[in-house]
Order: sequence, then structure tokens, then C-alpha cells
Amino acid sequence: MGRGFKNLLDEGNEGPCQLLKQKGMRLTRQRKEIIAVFLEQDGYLSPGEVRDAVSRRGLYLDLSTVYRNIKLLSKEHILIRADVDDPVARYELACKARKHRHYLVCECCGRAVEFHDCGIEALEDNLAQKTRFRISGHRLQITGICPECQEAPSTSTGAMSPDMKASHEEVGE
Amino acid sequence: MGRGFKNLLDEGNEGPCQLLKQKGMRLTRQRKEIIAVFLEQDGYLSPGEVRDAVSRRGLYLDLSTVYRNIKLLSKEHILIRADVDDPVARYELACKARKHRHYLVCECCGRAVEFHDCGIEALEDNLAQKTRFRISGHRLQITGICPECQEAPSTSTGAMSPDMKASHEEVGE
DNA sequence: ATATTTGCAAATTATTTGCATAATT
DNA sequence: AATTATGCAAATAATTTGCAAATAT
Repeated sequence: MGRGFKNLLDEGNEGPCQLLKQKGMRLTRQRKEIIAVFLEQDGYLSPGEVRDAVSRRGLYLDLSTVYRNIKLLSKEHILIRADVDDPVARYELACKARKHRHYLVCECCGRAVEFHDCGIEALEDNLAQKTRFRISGHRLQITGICPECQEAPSTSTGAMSPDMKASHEEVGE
Repeated sequence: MGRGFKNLLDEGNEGPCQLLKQKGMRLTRQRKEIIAVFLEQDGYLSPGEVRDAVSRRGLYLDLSTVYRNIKLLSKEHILIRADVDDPVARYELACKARKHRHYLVCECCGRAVEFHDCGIEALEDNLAQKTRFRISGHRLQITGICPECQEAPSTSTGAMSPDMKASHEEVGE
């Protein structure tokens, strides 16, 4: 009980597709493709990007279909919304977000460094005790200024942009 | 160095208004009101809500002005965007977000419990060492299912809605 | 006095909806 | 066969932009 929820991507467990079936929704080709795209993507996707990615895989998709399914998948907590600061909404699979993939993001250039060991489990157990919530996951993002930007003359112009996912290294574990 | 950044709201320190001046932007009445609204608000605000709140304080504001200033304040990292799942963007003051005000959010009903001691400082110090980033803050949200919803027959209909900020208790410290 | 910011109106972009057709169970 | 999901087209909502007038420095 408490944390220790089975990770939905793990082998032998139910993936997003099975989840959909369980909830009584139909497993259409477009839904499979949408989920596939999110599964193979490392980072966030906007509705338009989803349509394009599915398109590259050979299936035409109307944007309204993408919107409808993103809304559906969000409601079922299979997708969650990212908090990047641009006018289009961006999403990722909840099961990936929960997989302890966290980012240290540079406020200046947007470079993102991935890290894994966040040590929040103890806090979660503590909270579960106090509140009686059944904890399912967490989202953590740490912000700062990367070494390069600390050097730079601080033009302050380049705020975090959509290419935040462009470059990212990894650290720790 | 590292964390230990001075909190921008603390007495004797520079608040958002001073910050703006420092950056060479003019301190207009509308900017003061917008910031004031964010300062007295506990939670996130959408552009429309900002306009209405300022309006209630007796100053008419065009929505485009709100948008322009939100964008400006975001670029300067005075405001940050929340990741609530609805089509309008919502924001809060970075200096408040950094003030260790975190939420445990119920995935079913949206009830939010506030907590303060997140114990991420150690992680931040660790990351700062490894990556040479100058850490400025973090955002953490934990999700789960609240006691009430664990009882309930799980209609699954009510996904997290904008009234997430409606009810919230506090815990810990 | 000058440069910046505002309000207004209009443009653009994002998201949602209605309905007939197609696809899944 | 019954229902649910899709595509298309059109509607609505969110955000951005151009420009003249107003305001802060």
C-alpha cells in the first residue's frame, strides 16, 4: 500500500492501451498510434506535434481527433500536462513522468539535465501516513542557471523556449 | 552560492516591483496592480482572472496588456506557469512558488493539501555540485487519491478541474 | 523630451463542437 | 447490429500584433 504502485510501462503489466480497454474505450488505430508516439517520445508533445508524428508513421489524423484523445487520456490520467511556458499545451505519458525522470532546467538557455534519484519516497510515505492519501506519483522540476549562462553577459533575451527538449544530458542515478 | 538564494518577498529585499525597475522596465500603475494581485492571491491566476481582479481594485485593464505583462514577467522569471490541465494558462509569482509551498493533489476530486517540508535541499546541493548549475528553485507536486475518493465508487468522471484551488487544507511543516 | 507602455481593433492561433460516415466491439 | 470514434467544416476561445494616444522616466 502507499507508494509502490506498479509502473504502467513495466513488462508484464498493463500499458496505456490495456488501460484504455479496461475503461471500456475502443482501441482504434489512431489511438494506438497516438499512444505509440508518446511512448517513443522522450519529452513533451503538443497536439500539433502528435499529429505530425503520427503522420510520419503513415496515418493521417485530424487535429480534432488528437484533441479529443488527449483530453480523454488526460481525464483518465494516462497523459499529464507539462508546464512549459508557451501557448500550446504539451503532454507526456503519466507512466513515464512517474518513472523518476526529472529535469534540472536552465532558466536562461533552456538546457535540461536529466536526473533520476530524487529521494522523495520518504516524503511520500510520510505524507501518506499523515493524510491517508494513496500516493500515485510526483512531478519535480528544479530550475537554475547552467555554467555556460553563468559566464555569458546575461542578455536575458532568450527565455525558455520550445526547444527546451532539444539538448539534454544525463547525470547521477 | 548554490541554493540559499534570497527570497524575493522577504522584507528588506527586492520585491517584484523593484526587480522590474532594476531590469529597466517602467513601473506603471497597471504593472503595480497586476503584481499586487498576484501577491495577495494564494494560487494560480489566468490572464482573464488577473484582469478581473485588477478591475475589482478599481483599474480597467485591457486583456492584451495583461498578456503582454505576463509574458514579460515570465521572461524575467518573476512569474511562472502552472501545469493545471485546462486550456487557459495560469501563473503565479516565482517568489511564492519557491517558498516551499507544495501540493498533494487528489487525482479524482482535485482536492489539494498543502505541505511545506519537502527535503529537496540536499538533492539540490548534490546536483549543483555535479552539474555546476546555480540552482534557483524547484517545483514539486505529488499526486494521489484522497481518503474520500478511495471510498467512493470511482465514477472516474470528475477529473481535476479548475476549482482545484477551491478547497485545500494544510499539513505538516 | 524621449522612450516605453497602454488601449483599442483586428489578426492569428488554439481548442471545441455538430454531424454524417467509418470503424470497433 | 449497436455503439463509439473519426474527419470535415465551422464555431468559439485564447493569444498576439499594429498603431496612435497616454504615461513614466
